[in-house]
Amino acid sequence: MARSPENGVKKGPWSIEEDKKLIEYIEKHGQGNWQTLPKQAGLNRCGKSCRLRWTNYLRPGIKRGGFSAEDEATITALHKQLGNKWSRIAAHLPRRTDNEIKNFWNTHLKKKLLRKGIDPTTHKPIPDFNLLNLSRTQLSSVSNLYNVISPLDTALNFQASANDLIKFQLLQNMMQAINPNPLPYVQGNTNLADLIQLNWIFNGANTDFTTSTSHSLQCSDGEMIPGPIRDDNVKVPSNVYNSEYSLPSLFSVTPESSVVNPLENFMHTSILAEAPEQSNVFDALESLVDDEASSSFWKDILG
DNA sequence: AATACAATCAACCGCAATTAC
DNA sequence: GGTAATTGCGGTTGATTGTAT
Repeated sequence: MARSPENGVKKGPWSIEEDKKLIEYIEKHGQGNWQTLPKQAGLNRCGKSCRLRWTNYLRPGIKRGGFSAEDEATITALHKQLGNKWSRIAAHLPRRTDNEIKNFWNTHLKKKLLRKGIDPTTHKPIPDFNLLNLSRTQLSSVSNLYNVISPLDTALNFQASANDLIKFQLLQNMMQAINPNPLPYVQGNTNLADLIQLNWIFNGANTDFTTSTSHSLQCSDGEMIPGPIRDDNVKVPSNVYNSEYSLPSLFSVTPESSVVNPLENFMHTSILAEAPEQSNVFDALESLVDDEASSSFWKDILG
């Protein structure tokens, strides 16, 4: 059971005197019980604060700062494998604390990966819509599509998530086309394997979409267009997986359904508009696959 | 020089897991 | 086995420092 720290105990940065008291006490008596330690050591601090101060800063042998390139590579590799399991990552780096690794990740490594175009959460390359050389119509549609989908609030996240969304939507629309039953939507950072292994249990629910802030996207002609903007009036279609982070559900295969599918709309208004000679969405998609400018996109989906 | 903004990181908080009784 | 106490973890905050205007 969580409890608030004892009343009247000091908070905030530790003074030299406090550090000295804590070090002297632990050197003499050992760590023992952190709850009783402050009183016995003559410190007006809660046990939790003492433990944190000792384990992260005062404990002998702690290595602070000066992360080498090798350290960075190790942390990045471990993060890719373990995610935000800072204590487990720290266990692989002798004398480093989980708190310092966490701070280093959040302030340095995360940004470094983003600059390299790598999603720090998935450790996968962030697809760039601008590299797809999409037309203004297509980008607007992607932008509008995303507008009703994700609460993520950075441009990079927008690009990564919207791209994932398109992949999933494309795959799900394809699967929907050969599946007589309505399919649920995939949530969050799900990879292709998860999608394929998904247990297709339909879960209908009503909710509102959480929307995003604005970003800019560059069209193939170089012009910048506004990215998704917050629109509290946008509502989710009726059959949507019940989660704040859920993606909109597929359009129903039943003809009586009136649910509007954003991707279908995107394909009809954008892809087909770009290739009016194509008779249907799948012809247009095939055309898109053949397009050299989109090859990496499809390799990413199919690979 | 003054101010605003951004980056950093020590420390806190809430919750979960573990341990003690 | 159940409950309370303790410890550990990860997310977040806010004070401090650095940089830009």
